Amino acid sequence: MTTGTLGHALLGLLAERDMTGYELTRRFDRSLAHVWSAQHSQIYPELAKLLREGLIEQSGAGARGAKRYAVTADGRAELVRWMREDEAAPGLRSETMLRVFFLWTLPPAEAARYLREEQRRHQAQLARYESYSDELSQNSPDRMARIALAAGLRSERAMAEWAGWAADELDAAASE
Amino acid sequence: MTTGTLGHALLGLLAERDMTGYELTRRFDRSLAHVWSAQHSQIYPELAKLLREGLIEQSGAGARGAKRYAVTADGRAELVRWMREDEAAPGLRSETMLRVFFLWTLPPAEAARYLREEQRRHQAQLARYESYSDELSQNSPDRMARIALAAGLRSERAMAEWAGWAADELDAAASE
DNA sequence: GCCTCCATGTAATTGGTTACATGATTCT
DNA sequence: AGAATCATGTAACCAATTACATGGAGGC
Repeated sequence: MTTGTLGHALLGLLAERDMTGYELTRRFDRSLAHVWSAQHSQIYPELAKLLREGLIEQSGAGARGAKRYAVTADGRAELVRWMREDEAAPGLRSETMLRVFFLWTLPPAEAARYLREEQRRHQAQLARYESYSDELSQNSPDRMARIALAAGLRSERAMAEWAGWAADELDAAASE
Repeated sequence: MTTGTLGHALLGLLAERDMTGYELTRRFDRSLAHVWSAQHSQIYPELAKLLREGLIEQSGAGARGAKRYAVTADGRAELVRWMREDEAAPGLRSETMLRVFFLWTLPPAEAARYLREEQRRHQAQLARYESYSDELSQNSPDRMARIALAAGLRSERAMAEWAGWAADELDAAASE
């Protein structure tokens, strides 16, 4: 199966429950946005491909021409195979951190402002995760959702703290 | 200038000092690998484009047909313009975290093993950063390099701790 | 009637990886 | 002589974004 990451993401989401392309698009946009993203223009052709390969099948049709898909046995097998393969993760790409490397090209005061803005962004994301965490802990439907969310919480907290510390460093250096 | 992120990364690196395409390729591979990556097959055409646009110029020629490039005044202006623009960062893409969302498809013991392996990877990366940090603190040539490195240290530490905690959670659940 | 959301698709373009191709220099 | 490293480039392909295009259903 020459299915890439997007294909496996779709199989994973459909393994939970049957969904239409539109519903899958919303899942990427909402709960999965900070981990993987995809637009409908990429999702629909990929669903067609998974269908051709027999990894999913159409399980029904809704109103307005909606097509509902389900994972087949082959699809589940492929998902688990992918989950088990361990290859070196391709290096992350972060335009934000790339800019940090080049912050020396800006005046120190402006670089500090950039980092404070960065801190604010991470704090905002942290707050969003925390409020979602509150909802989740009430009835705890899914252990794995809590675990994935915990990664986001720790990561955002660490980055917010870093950005605050880094801005302080630059301000201290500027006032020397 | 319709230059993308790679172009700006090249401008940023060349702003430090003149370099050949080959040297730039190594910088991406070594110091910049965890932030942005690029192969020589992408770098050489991009250099040709920056040259056409007048953002860089050839500053000399080395042995074996090597071409050394320098940023022009226009190039520096474009770099600073890019540094200052603040757009919403495009969501990160992490195949590793995507798999975490789907860990419920594996038996709990295997999911825990996956997380321990994840913990090991982050610890290894953390150790690499720490040893690099030791070298750097001796003569501290560049304040910004220390700051960027600090982000890596905090992030890897947070993710290693998370993975350990998550694996414990799953092991505890499995032995219930 | 108009706006919003639901719902699916294609086309054009950009960004990025892998593979192909060549040659000089240095080290062993 | 052979291997590793330096050095540059092109071609083919895959992945992803943006723009184009269409239509149904429900609320105001």
